[in-house]
Amino acid sequence: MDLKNKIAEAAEQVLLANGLAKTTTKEIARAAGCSEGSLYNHFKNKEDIFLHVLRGQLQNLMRTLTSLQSLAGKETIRRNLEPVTRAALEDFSNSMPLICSVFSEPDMLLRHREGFALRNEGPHRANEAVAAYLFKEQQLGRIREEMDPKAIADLLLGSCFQHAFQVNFLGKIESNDERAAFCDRMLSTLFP
Amino acid sequence: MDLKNKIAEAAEQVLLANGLAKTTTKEIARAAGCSEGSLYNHFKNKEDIFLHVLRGQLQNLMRTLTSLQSLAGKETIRRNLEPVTRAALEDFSNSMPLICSVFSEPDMLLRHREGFALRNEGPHRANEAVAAYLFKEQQLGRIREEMDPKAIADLLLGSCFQHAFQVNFLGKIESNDERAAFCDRMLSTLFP
Amino acid sequence: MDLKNKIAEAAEQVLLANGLAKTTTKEIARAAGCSEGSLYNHFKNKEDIFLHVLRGQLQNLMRTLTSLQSLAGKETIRRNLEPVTRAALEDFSNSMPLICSVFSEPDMLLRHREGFALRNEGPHRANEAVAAYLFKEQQLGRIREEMDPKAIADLLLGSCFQHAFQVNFLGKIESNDERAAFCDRMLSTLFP
Amino acid sequence: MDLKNKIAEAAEQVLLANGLAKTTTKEIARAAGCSEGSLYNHFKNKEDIFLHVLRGQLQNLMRTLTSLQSLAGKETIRRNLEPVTRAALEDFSNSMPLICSVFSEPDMLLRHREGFALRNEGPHRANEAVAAYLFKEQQLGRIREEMDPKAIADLLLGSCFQHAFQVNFLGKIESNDERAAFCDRMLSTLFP
DNA sequence: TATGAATGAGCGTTCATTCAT
DNA sequence: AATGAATGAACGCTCATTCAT
Repeated sequence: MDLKNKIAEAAEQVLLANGLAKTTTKEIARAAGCSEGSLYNHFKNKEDIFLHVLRGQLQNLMRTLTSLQSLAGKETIRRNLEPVTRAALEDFSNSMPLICSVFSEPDMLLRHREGFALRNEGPHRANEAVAAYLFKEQQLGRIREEMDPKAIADLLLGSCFQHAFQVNFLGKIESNDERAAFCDRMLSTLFP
Repeated sequence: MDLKNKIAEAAEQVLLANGLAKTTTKEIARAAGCSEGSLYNHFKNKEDIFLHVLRGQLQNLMRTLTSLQSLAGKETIRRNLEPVTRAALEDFSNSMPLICSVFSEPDMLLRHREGFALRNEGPHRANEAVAAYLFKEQQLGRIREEMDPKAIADLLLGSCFQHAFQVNFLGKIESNDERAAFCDRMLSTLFP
Repeated sequence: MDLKNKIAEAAEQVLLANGLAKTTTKEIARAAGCSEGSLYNHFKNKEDIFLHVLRGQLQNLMRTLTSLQSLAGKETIRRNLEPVTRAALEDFSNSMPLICSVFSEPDMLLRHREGFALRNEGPHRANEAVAAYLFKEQQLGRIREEMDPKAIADLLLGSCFQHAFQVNFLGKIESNDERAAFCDRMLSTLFP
Repeated sequence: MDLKNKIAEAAEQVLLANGLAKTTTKEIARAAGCSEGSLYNHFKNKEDIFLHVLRGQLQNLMRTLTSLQSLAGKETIRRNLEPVTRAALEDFSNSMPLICSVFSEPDMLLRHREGFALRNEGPHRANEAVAAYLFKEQQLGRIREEMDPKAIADLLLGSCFQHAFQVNFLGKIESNDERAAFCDRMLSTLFP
């Protein structure tokens, strides 16, 4: 693996453990096994490293969402949404400190909002992907006309997002079974 | 108003605007119209100020939740939940940078988790309050037996929480009407 | 006891425990049971308090030295010097942190040197008093002509002073018996 | 000379001039001709710098004490002790503000006492070295049996130590001749 | 490209002193 | 005389970034 990736992985690990504010370049360099100077041979600055790491988050969820699109009309809706819900809860849980760190420096957020928009990035993309899938199902007649696909998506992913937040806040460590149970309860309530 | 409150209000304003990491004692003092030294006549340190402000968040929501408990059996459930949903979205939207700042310094979170638990504070309290209300309604026969009150609460508040996050992330400024519309869509989906 | 004395005693206790550098006005006030403001009703400033306390040190030794002067010609010289030596060791031991603190702020020392000289204060006074006594004994023929009274005084008190320093440095707590033994050894060596 | 040594020398100079309490990192950096930040590339903190400087004190005396050990049986005892006494007076005089600074922050002293003990450092080492030499002389029959070598060492070095203290306290600047005269008087009294 | 010593602006915090009550 | 909140200068220290090697 080249040094750039080594730095990125080290930075991700440190950022998740310490939060953005307490993540120092010295610590990243130590974790990556290189000098502080080397960081600047591969990234413009610390912010650049953070953004690089941030973009790599939620990949598991994003991959699951891509495959979701082709499942319209197959199996049951609930069964199709299961892996998505699980992936969302998992990725949200793992990335929460990093995702929230975006708000610890609002000027940085401001600086990159436009870029996010241009590249169509951001956490709302997941909700839109689920809504798109549900819309297809609705057109296939598998969801009642009066239901609002986007609303269902917001409820489902929103509950996962907040749950991930709260679990992180309380410092709980959820087992896979506990996570699966939460997802089940959400899905069962939305799709009785 | 005494200086302690003036400092707290100034700190809240600065924290919401700048995030915890970029909130300096110098800036708080400037906003409060006092010297930096005065901060330490009323608070132990910067962290103490932050925690003081943090505890004051979500008050609108909490108040609404208190009145909710006595509404079981009256009006329609959906109508009862409307102000709660609105308050949640509003408070979450206004407090998001501050709430997320908790994750920017994990050791601070660690340091105060026990205290939060002892005082039964934390964002999960809201979900429990809504669930308690729905449970009462269920016992009154106004909600079907097989529904899970906690799950409904998690879906409703979770969607508001994530929506608040996304709106903050994208830098959108939502009008009251837009907020109301979002709440309506969530409630209509959960209570068709 | 009036407040001025209460403050002085509190300051002495705090100064001996914490050293000048770590002695704060807040701590003195707390120990004296009054407000910080009150300190300034009785002393010009913190330095003034320190000097007041400093002047009160070595009182036991000074008293013993006064009585020493009238003992010339009586008993044995060694017996006469015993209480002086003991008092010196004791006072030096108890006051060492305070005495040394004089050097922690050389400009303060500079500022008050002239005053010390005018009032004929300072640690060298003790040596001179012992030398004066020994000179009387010499004139009474109880000490050989070729001996140097001042040198004997310097050896005797110097050894006590350094011993007090070292005991403080090492953090030892000497019993009265240990102190007496040290004094005996010094006197026995000087007056075989 | 590398920067670490430059900082150490600058710190020594500032510490001797100003005392520990009034020695600021800013001042050390200015004297060393580097930035304050650089101090922390070479030392853990200000205390670390102080301890580094402290350990370098009394080197002249220590060197003299080492050569003293091999002089037992040669020349006269008094002649052998002369350079030691001179070195002691000189080093004590030069280092007094620094040595006394140890007492200006008793918690620091507490923190490092164990370390001093482990490394067998401390001002009492000098006395022991002189006593060891005198003991050898005693075994060679050059000192009477009933004399106490440690007592003689304590008298000799103690008088130098206190003299150095008093000279510093009074702000006198002693010439080499004055110092030599003092040493002579002490030695002549102890070894008539 | 890799380094790591040097930087310097900026941080949170302390504390002797003042002064209105 | 007694207070204690307010002060503001000064402190030790951190850390992202630079640059000569």
